[in-house]
Amino acid sequence: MTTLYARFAAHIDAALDALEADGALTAGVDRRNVTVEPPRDASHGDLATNAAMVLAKPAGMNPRALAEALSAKLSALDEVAAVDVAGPGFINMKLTDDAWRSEVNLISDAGDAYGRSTVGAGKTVNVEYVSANPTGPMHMGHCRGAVVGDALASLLEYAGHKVIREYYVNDAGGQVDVLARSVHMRYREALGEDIGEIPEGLYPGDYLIPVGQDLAKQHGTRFVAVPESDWLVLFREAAVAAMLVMIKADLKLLGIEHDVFASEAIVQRDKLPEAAEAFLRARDLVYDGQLEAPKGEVDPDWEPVTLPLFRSTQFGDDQDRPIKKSNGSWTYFGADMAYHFQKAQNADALIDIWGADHAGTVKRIRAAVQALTEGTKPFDVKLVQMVRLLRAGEPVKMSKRSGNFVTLADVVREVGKDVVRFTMLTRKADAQMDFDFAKVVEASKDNPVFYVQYAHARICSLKRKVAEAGIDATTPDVSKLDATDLELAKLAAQFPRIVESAAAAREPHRIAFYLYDLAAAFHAYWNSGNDDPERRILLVNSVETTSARLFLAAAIGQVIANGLSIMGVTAAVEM
RNA sequence: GCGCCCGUAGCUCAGUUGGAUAGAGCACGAGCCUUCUAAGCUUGGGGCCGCAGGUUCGAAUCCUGCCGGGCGCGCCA
Repeated sequence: MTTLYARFAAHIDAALDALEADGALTAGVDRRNVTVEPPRDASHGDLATNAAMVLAKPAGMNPRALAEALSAKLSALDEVAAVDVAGPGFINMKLTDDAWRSEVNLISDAGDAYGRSTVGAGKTVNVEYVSANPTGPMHMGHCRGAVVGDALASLLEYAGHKVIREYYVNDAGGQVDVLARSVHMRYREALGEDIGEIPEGLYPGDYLIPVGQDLAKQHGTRFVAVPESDWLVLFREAAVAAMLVMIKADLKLLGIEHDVFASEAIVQRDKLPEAAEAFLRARDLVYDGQLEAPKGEVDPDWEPVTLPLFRSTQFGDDQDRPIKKSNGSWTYFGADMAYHFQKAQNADALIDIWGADHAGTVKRIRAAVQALTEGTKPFDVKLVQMVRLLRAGEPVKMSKRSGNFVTLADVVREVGKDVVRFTMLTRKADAQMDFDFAKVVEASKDNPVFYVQYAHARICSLKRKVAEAGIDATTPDVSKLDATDLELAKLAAQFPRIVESAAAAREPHRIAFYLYDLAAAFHAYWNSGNDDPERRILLVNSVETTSARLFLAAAIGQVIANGLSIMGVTAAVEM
C-alpha cells in the first residue's frame, strides 16, 4: 500500500499514459515538473495537479483542453469524489472521506516506517560534517553544523539513501603543531617545572593538562631538553588522539556518531595529493604558474612565486588555486582536494556542511570535485550561519584566547540535547540565528520544541486516560471519523511528501516547521473539545467514537514521533 | 576592486524548487477556563515580497542592473 500522495502521482501518470494511448496527448513529453499538491486554498479541494499546464506547451496543446481530458480520466477513480478544472488549467480533486480514512489505517500499519521513502534508490551519499580542528573541546560555534549535518544525514536515510557520516580530522597543519607545543608545556609542568603563563599563540586550556600528565607518566623526562624535532610528531599524535576522544564524547552528548573519521595526515601519508595532482596534470588541469597580485589594496610584501596551480577558473572559480606551498608542502586545498577525490570513490554524491566563513572556498572545492570525478559525482556544500548566544537578551561574550568559550557540553548540560537539536533546526541553515537560553527552555507556544513535544505527550496521556476509563479501543472503526476529524488526517498525510521534498532540497528544517504545523492543528483539535464536549476524543458514553478518535490521535502521534526521530529529538511521553 | 549569502507584516521568521486571494509566531484589539493537561484556543487589524526592467499562461521564487546589510578574498586551517 502506498501513501496517498504517491498513489495519486501514479494515478496521474497512468491517466497520462492512457491519454497518450488514445492519441489525446503527444507521446514522450517530459513529465518531471508535474506535481500533486494540496492547493493553497482548501476550498479548491484536497489535491491539485499542474499537469495540464506543464505539459500543454511542449505537447503543443491548449492547457484547458488537456485539463478537461485528464480530469475525465481522474474522475473515474474510486477515491475521487469530484474533479474540476480551474484558472489556466489547474485540476482540483476532492477526495472521498474514505480515501483519507484509509490513510489513517496506513499510518497505523506502517508505524515508524510511515514517511520512509525509496526516492533515494539506495544511492550512497557521503555527508561530511563537524570536522572541527582537533585542538580542543567542541564549542557552540560547531554545534549548529553538527546538528544540521546529522539531521540531514538521517533525513537522507529516511528518504532511501545509504549515508556515510564522515568527520575530516585536520591533523596535518600548523595548528596541530601549536597544539603539540602547548601539550609539551603541560608535559614539563607535569614533571614539576613552573611554566608560568601559557605564552601567547599557544592553547591555554586546562583540558591539555591531563594529556601532558599522561605523556610525563609514559616517557618521564626524555623529551624535556631535546630539540622539538625529537618529540613534535609523537606529541602531536598523542594530543590529537586525546582531543578526538573529547570531541567524540561531546558529539555523543548530542546523539551524534560518525561512521568515518578521515585523517588529513593519512591522506598525505598515503600520497593521495600526489595521485590527484598526477591525474590533473595528465589532463592539463594543473600547471606551474604565477598568480597575479590581488587587486584593491596593495600589499608591499607581495612577491610573485611559481607554484603548481589548479585551473579552477575553468570550472567557474575566480582564480586558479595553488595546491602546494613554496616550501613544497601541500596547501590545505591540495590535501582537501585529494581527500574529496577519495570520498568520491565510495559514494554516489558528496555533501559538505561548512561554516559560512568558509563560503569563499566553495568554488575551488566544487571545481576540484568536478575535475577529479569528471563531473560524475554531484557535490553540494551546505553553508551554516553563525549562532548568536544570548542570555536574557544579552549576547554571551566569548573569548577563545582565555579559553573562556561556551562549550557545547555546557550548553547541552544546561538545556538538554533535545532542545539544542530542535532549536538548531528551526531556521534554514543559511540564515543567522539567535539562541537564547531563557527562550529555548520556555514552556510555551512561543517555543516550538516544547509545543511539538507537548502535542506528543498529550496524545500519550490520552491513551492512558482511555485505558483508565475502561474503554476498549482495540478495534477502532475509521468510518466513525467525520469531516472535522479528517482535516487532521489530511495534514498527517502530507508527511511523506514533506520528507521527500526536504531530502531533495537538503533542508532538514522543513521537518521542524511541518511538525510545528501538525502540532498546532492537533492542539486546535484538542481544544475544540473545550467549547463543544462532543468534539472531545474521550467520550465515556461512546466507545466507537472514542476508539476511532484515539486511533486518529495515535496516528498523529506516530507522525510526530517519526518526524522527531529524523531530527534526533526524543518524543516525550509525558511532560 | 572582485566573489558568495541575504533583503517578505512593527519584531523573529516560513513560503511545498515557477502556481490560484503571500503565511505563522510574537506584539496590538475582541472573545473564551466547575478542562479528555487553558503549558492554550477562536477571531480582527496589519504587506509597493528592497527598487527598476526582463523571461511566460503565471514570478516572493528564474535572469539583468541598481540600493542596502553580512561574510570572504595570494602559500592560514
